[in-house]
Amino acid sequence: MGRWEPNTRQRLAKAALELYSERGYEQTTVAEIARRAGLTERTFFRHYADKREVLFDGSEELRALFVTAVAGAPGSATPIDAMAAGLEAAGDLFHDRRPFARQRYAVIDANAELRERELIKLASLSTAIAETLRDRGVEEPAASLTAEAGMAVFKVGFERWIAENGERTLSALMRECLSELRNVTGGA
Amino acid sequence: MGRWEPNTRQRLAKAALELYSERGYEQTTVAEIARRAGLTERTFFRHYADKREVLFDGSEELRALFVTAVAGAPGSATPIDAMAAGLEAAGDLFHDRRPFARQRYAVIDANAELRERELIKLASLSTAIAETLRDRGVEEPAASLTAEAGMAVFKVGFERWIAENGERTLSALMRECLSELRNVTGGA
DNA sequence: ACGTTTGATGACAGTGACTGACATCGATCG
DNA sequence: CGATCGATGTCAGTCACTGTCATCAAACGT
Repeated sequence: MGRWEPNTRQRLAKAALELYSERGYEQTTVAEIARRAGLTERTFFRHYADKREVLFDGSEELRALFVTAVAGAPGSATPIDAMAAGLEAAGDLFHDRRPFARQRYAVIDANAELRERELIKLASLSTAIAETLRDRGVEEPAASLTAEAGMAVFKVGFERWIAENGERTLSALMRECLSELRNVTGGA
Repeated sequence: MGRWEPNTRQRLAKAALELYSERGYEQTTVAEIARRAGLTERTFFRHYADKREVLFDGSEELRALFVTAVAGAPGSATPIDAMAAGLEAAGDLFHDRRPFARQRYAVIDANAELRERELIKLASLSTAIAETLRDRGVEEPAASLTAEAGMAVFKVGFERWIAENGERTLSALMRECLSELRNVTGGA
């Protein structure tokens, strides 16, 4: 046994999500989060750069998964097919985390600062994917455009997945969105 | 003549852009911006909600222009063609503001908080355009996907316009990006 | 076994963004 | 000419976030 309770980060993240859900993001102070986790405010900031970041612990995992899937697509796959492989992987990741995803989405959706943070995480993901596509030989601006278009599919698909009641899987919804994107762009 | 110097907002915006350029966003305090504009910190916050917002005075103008162009596209235009009309209008808006756009972009690009704010402004623009497309009879998720894809074209085109040395117009670059997007999505 | 080092945490003071409440005062209205 | 208004100033206060030093259990080395 250590001198302190283990899983400090998770305890902070759990306390934060609870408090943000119960009383709202703005009405929660970092000191309260720390106190619920049995820690001090200073320790919170040793684990998370700021009050928003505590909701985005999974970003790195998602990025790694996405990038691996895109990089691992067959060499013969088109850019958009590689992107689709990434979307499938992301869909699988969230498959059994829907309740958590919904609660987290509700908190983020209710606050502009948190939406900003969410957007920059997706933009960072897009940048990483564009780089991976370039590694696959895709030229600019095709790489960035493919990544950004894929993020659009992810965003719209994710919101629909959260909004409905489990009728369709996230992967299925993203496939539909990708198909619809092909329709509206009415490509080559 | 009023009791105070006129154009308070513009003076604050000018002072802020100057100081953010000279010393960086983080190294500038709101009190310094206010002082350079001949005002107090409290007055700054009466005109701008926060330290970031002072760089985004033009967002509303861009949104109005964009939405008007999309709404005004011929009824026979496809969603993506209506979107293209909005991109053209935006391209025209920036045409004679390139030096200002570059300076502002450099400031925003150098700071994560400012990039976050930029992203939420573009997301808000996307939402407004999606609504306009729905008013034109476009169903979901096609409306949101078209708007998001259009934003991707705007983003990538804009960055290239800032990066190069005036060889091509913003409108021309966005047309190229839109064409490239059609290629990569390899649509219907 | 025992002194040393390490690493996570606590304690505390400080900065700066942002807010609420109240005072000021030239311009405008009746 | 007095009442009102609107933009600003003044000031106190909260809270996010940071730097610095103290603490102390555990792991390590001898």
